[in-house]
Parts: sequence; C-alpha cells; structure tokens
Amino acid sequence: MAKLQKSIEKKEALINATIALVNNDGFHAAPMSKIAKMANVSPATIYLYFESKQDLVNQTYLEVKNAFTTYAFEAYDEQMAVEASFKMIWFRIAEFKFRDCERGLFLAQCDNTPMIDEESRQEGIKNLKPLLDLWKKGKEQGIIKPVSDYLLYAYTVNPLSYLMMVKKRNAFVPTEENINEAYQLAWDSIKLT
Amino acid sequence: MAKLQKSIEKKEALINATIALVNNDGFHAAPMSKIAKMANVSPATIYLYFESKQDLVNQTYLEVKNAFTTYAFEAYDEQMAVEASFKMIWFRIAEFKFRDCERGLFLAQCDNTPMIDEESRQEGIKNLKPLLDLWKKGKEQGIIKPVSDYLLYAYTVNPLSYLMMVKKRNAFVPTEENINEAYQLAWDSIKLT
Amino acid sequence: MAKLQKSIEKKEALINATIALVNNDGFHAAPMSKIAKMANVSPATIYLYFESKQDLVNQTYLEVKNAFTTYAFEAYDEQMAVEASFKMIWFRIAEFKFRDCERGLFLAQCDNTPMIDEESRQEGIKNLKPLLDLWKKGKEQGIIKPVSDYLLYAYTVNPLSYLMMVKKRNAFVPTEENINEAYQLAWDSIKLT
Amino acid sequence: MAKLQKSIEKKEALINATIALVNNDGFHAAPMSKIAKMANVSPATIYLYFESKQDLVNQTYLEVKNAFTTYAFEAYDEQMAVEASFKMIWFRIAEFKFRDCERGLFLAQCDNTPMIDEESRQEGIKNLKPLLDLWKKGKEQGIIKPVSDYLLYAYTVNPLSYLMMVKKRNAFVPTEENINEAYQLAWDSIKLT
DNA sequence: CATGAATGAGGATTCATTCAT
DNA sequence: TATGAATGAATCCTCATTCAT
Repeated sequence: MAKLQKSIEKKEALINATIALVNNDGFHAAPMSKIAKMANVSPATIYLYFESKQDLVNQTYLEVKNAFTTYAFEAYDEQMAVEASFKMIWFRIAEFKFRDCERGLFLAQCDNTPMIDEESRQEGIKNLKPLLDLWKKGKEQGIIKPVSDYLLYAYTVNPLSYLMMVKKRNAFVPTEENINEAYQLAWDSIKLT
Repeated sequence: MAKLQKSIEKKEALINATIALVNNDGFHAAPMSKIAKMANVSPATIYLYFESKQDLVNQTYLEVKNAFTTYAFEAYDEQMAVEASFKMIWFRIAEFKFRDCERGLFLAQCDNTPMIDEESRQEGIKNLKPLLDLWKKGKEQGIIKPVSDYLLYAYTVNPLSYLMMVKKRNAFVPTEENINEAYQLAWDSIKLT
Repeated sequence: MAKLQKSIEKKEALINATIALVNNDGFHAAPMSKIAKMANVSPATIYLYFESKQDLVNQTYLEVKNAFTTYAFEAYDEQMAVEASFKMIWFRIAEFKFRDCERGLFLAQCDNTPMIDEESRQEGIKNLKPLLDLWKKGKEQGIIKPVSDYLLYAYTVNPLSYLMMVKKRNAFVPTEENINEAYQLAWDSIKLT
Repeated sequence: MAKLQKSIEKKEALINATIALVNNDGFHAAPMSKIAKMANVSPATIYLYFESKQDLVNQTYLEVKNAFTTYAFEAYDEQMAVEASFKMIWFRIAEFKFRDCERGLFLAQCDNTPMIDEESRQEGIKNLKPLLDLWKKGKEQGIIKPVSDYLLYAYTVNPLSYLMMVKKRNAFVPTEENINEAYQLAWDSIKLT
C-alpha cells in the first residue's frame, strides 16, 4: 500500500540521516533537529517512529547489523569446507564494509562506544551465529585454533573496523590488493599449524 | 613547591575524572559539571587548566597516549632481534591495557570516535615511531610480511582494544593464558613464512 | 491567520521586554532569562525569533528606528517651505520621543553605546534621508547654515535625547512650553542670519 | 613617599584601563579580569582600591568628571562678560573632549547609560555650578534666553558628546573650523535676540 | 600591600521532547 | 499521520569576588 510504503521510506530516511550524522560528528553532535532536517521531516515526526533518540540509535544499529550479517552469510552453505566458508564470509564482510562505507563505519562506532543499549548489543550479536558455528566446526576439525571466539573475532573481523576508520580519515585507503593481504593476515592468525 | 604540586594534582584529578566519565557514558554524556564534581573542584576551576572541554579531552588523550607508549617502549632495545622485540613490546602494550583498564579503554574510544581533534590525533601517532621502525627492520630481514603498517597495526595492536571493550562489558574476561594465545594470533598474523 | 498573528504578538512582546529591560538596567543587566520572563515565554523560545541576543537587540533597534522615522516623516511634503517642514518634522520627532518615552530612550541608549552592530547602525541611519534632503534644500536656499549634517543633527535632534534622559531620571520633566522653547533653541541654532 | 606614589599610580592605571575597556566594548564587556590585566595588576588587587566593580566605575566617572570641569572652569573669572565667559568655557570643554578623546567618550557613555549610580551622577553634576551661575547671570542681563538650565545644557554642551561619538566611529572627524561652527550653533541657540 | 588560584552564581545557548492543530 | 511552535532542563562557559599565602 502507498501509505505503508511512504511510512517505510520515512523510517529509512531517518535511519540514513542518523548514520550520516553520527558518523561525522559523533552521537553527541547529532541533534534530533538535524536528523529531522536531513530526513526532510519534522522533529515531532521522529517520535511517531521511534520512542526516543536512544531508541532511534538502537534501531538504526540493529537495522544495519542485520543488513550486514544478512549479506555476510547470504551465500553461506553448511556443506562447504571450513576454510572456503570462512574465506567467503570474510570477503563478504569486507565487501560490505568497504562498499557501504557509511554503514560499516557506523557499526564500528557503535561497537566501540557506550552509545548503544546493552540489550540491543546482545541482540546484534545473535546474528553472528553462523560464524560461531563455523568456528566451532573448524576447531573440531583441527583447522582453527582452539581459542575463544572473542579472540577469533578480534583477529579476523575487528581489524576491518580499524581499517574502515583510517580509510574514513583518509590516512590509508586500502586497495584490492590490501584487502587480499588483510585476508591472509586474518587467516594466518587463526588457522592451526 | 607545595603550590605547584597541588596544581599538578588537580590537573591529574581532572584528567582521571574525564577518563572515567567518558568511558562510562561517552563524550556526550560527560558534562563538565560532573567532571568537576568527580575531581572535587568547581566547574570554573577546570578552565584554569584547560581552555575548553575539547581541550580537556585532547590533553587527556595525549597524556594517556604518552603514558601508554612510554611504557610500551621503555625497555625497547634496538639491538634485540626483531621477534623478541616485537614480543616484548606487544606484551607491554597488553600489560598496560589490561592493568590500567580505564586508560586503555579511553584510548580505544578516542581512536574509534570523532572525539579528538585531528591535530591531537596526529600528535598521538608520532609516539608509535619505535614500533614502525621495528616493523621496517622486520620487513627488511624477511621476518615480517611486507604489508602496510596500517595492516600490521590492525592485526596486532588493535585487537587488544577490542578485547578491552568486551572485558569492560564483562562479556569475556581474558586470563593470562588468553593473553598468551592472543600474542600467538598476533604474531602468526604478521610473521613471514 | 491566528497562528501568524500569535507569532507576531510574541515577537512584539519580546521586543517590548527588551526595550524595557535595557532601558532600566543597560544591555549588560538584561539577561535573556529576564527578557523571556517579561515576555511570558521560555528562554528557548527567543531563539525561534532571533538568532542571538545581539540579533534581538539589533532587530529591536531597527524596529524602533523605523517606527520613529516613519512617524517623523509621515506628513512630510516636499512642496512645503523649508522652515515649516523642519518645524513639523522636529515636533513630530519630539512628540514621538516624549509620548513613547521608552522607545525614545532606547534609541538614545543605542545611539550612545557600543551596543548595536555597526551594520544595523548604518541601516538605521538610512532612514533619515528625508531630513538630510530637507537640510540640503535649506542650505541651497540660504535658510540653513552651510555646515555638516552632523552638526545640524547634533544641535537639533540630539538634544532631545538628552532631555529624554533627564526626564527618565525625573530630574527635569519638560512641559509643553519647554518643548516650544526647545524648538526655538533648535531653530535659532541652525537658521541662517 | 614612594609607597603612596606607587599606590596612586596603580589606581590611575586601573582607572585608565576601565575607561579604555568600557569605551570599546561597553560596561558589559569590560570584565574585571581584563581591566586588571590591562593595568598590570592582579584581579584581587582591584579590591584593595575599590569596593566593587560598580564602585570602580563610579569613581572613574567622578575622577574624569572632576578633571573635566576643573579644566573647563580653570580660567573662569566671574568678572568677565557673560558672552566672553561662555565662549571661553565652551571652547575649553570642547578642547578637553577632543584632546582627551577617551575621557570625553567615557563621560558621554556614562551620561547616556544606566551605568552609574544615581548618587555619583548627582555628585558629578555639582561640578557644573560655575556654568549654572554664569547662565543665571546671563539670563538676568537679558543676554541668554530665560529657559531651563537643562535646555541650555542640551543645546550647548551635550551636542559635543554626540560629536565625540561620531568621531569615535570615524563617521565625521571634526576640523578646527567645524569646532568654530559648532560654537556658533551653540551660542546662536541660547543667546537672546 | 599584592597576588594567583579558586569558586558559586549566573550568562547565553542548545536540545530532546511534547502539544495544539 | 504529520507538523511547527514551544519549552524546561541542561550544557558550556564567564565573571565578580574572595581567600590563603
């Protein structure tokens, strides 16, 4: 229906505005009035879709996190070999982050900041299940080091957040080749032997 | 002199309060009034030591970054072998971060947020020179992968920031053994062969 | 429309409050909070109508200056003789100042104080054009002394500001007769022969 | 004594600083700290010489007003004819104001602003006695118009304040000849016949 | 006398949120 | 549903004044 459609579009616009503004200035410099203006909406309208600023940010986080993991695991197939699976997922993660730079950056800032409710954070983590399953299998098969998932995450996925950051600041803009190198570092880090 | 001493103590107290409050609530929820209260001074007093809130945060960042790198490179000796050097530095970094958790966390938040002036950020980066020198040597000697320093940093030092974060949230509190594992992941990631 | 009407009323109320408070206490003792209270609005509301305190004062000045000159020159007719014109304008000026004492006083304070932006001051001066034209004609016809307009202004219009001041302080409350005398002083001052 | 001397110098410096700062920015933008700095003195020191900021400004006013009238009436001689006396006094007033521009301006601002205590204002007015006496004599002798002293003041002395103002703003810088013209306007204004 | 450090009260301004329409 | 206007609470910061030395 047209009405529902418009409603969804407005919500989308608000979420996009939130991402853009929080990315540039941080949470504390992204006032509701600016978000509203950027989304071509009255400040009051935001409260038709979100309960509060916190809620807006939380939902934005979840929305992006969902898109992120959906994309990452879209082609995932439990039948594939561990290393191949990991490689594919890792590259899809990288692809998402570097292609949709704004969204990737936003996630990074959420993950490194007391900006998101603990509840939403937990919610976001659930999405990673396929990756954790894969790691479990990898460990069982003696392909991946038998260490905490937190360590595996810290050394494979999280570095990409850092690289996003420096890219955003134009300190280091990674090339295709750099991405390949990065994958190698990630895999060498966690693979057994 | 007693006066100078007191002055230094007050500045120290303000910096500590800033770290604590920014860690818990983020920049946007760390008002000057709270910082003042926590440091047992009047809000107006802050402005005797710092020009503005931004200046306070910048200086805090630099202070901590200095303490951090000073500690990390304290025992560094150019004569040592590359791997041994790296291991020592890495462990000192880890030690600093996990021992002085608050400061480690504060740095992580500064590094992943548009909270710090670009100028101060640049200033902070300069301190890493010894590590960059070491990597250069390592690459020349064929011990470390010939990739950008940004990649090496992303896969050795930055993961520690992530681990700090999850520790702070009590999601995963690393043991001594975990630290050792983490080092192994870091080294395996960047070493050549 | 009712909404627009209310909006205008509110702006009016703010301007009136500004005039009253600046008159009594001077710019430095007319805080936005007091102005808001006197106008029966929240401090924040002021910023819906004015960009800043400076803007509020500038606009108030221009508003009053406009009302003032509009009134002064309303009945002005270029065809009239110079002396008659001058007399009429002078009396209208006097009438405005003494009838709407608050506004007259406010202008006087603005004109004798570094309170108004230079830009707004220039804007306000433009309104005087009819008087300057009249003086030009008077000089050409040998009726008015051939001296700078600044001198003519200083000896005809500005004295009224001074008289406002002393009236406000209840030092000397001019009667109808005093006004007539004042006019005589003004005219004798600038007329030729 | 050297000590007393130094004390007087300090007070003088404070008064000069007050004049300069109030002239440029108005009372509200002349903080004690700036005044202290300009006088090369600690803020606390001001309070050894003046009870409060208000007291400082009041005393500055009286000091300047005294200097002003002292100079104006210095050569006054009751025996002289009325017109000659008036001319002399008027020119000394003009001379003071235009030579010591800063002080002249300061007086003008004090006289047109609720900046000075009523008490100090009254005190300052007393100094004008010689001029009032002269006017009285002039009226008795049928030389000066029989109107209120306030009117006479408004049309002879006060215009000079206005001319100071425009000079300060570089709108109109009076020449020697302009001053002579101004005197003529003043005298024509109040003289009888 | 003189001061630099310290501060409580208050200033302008902004912001998340609400309400009348 | 959508809004522009409105606001109380809070934010950063300044200032006149005081106090320990």
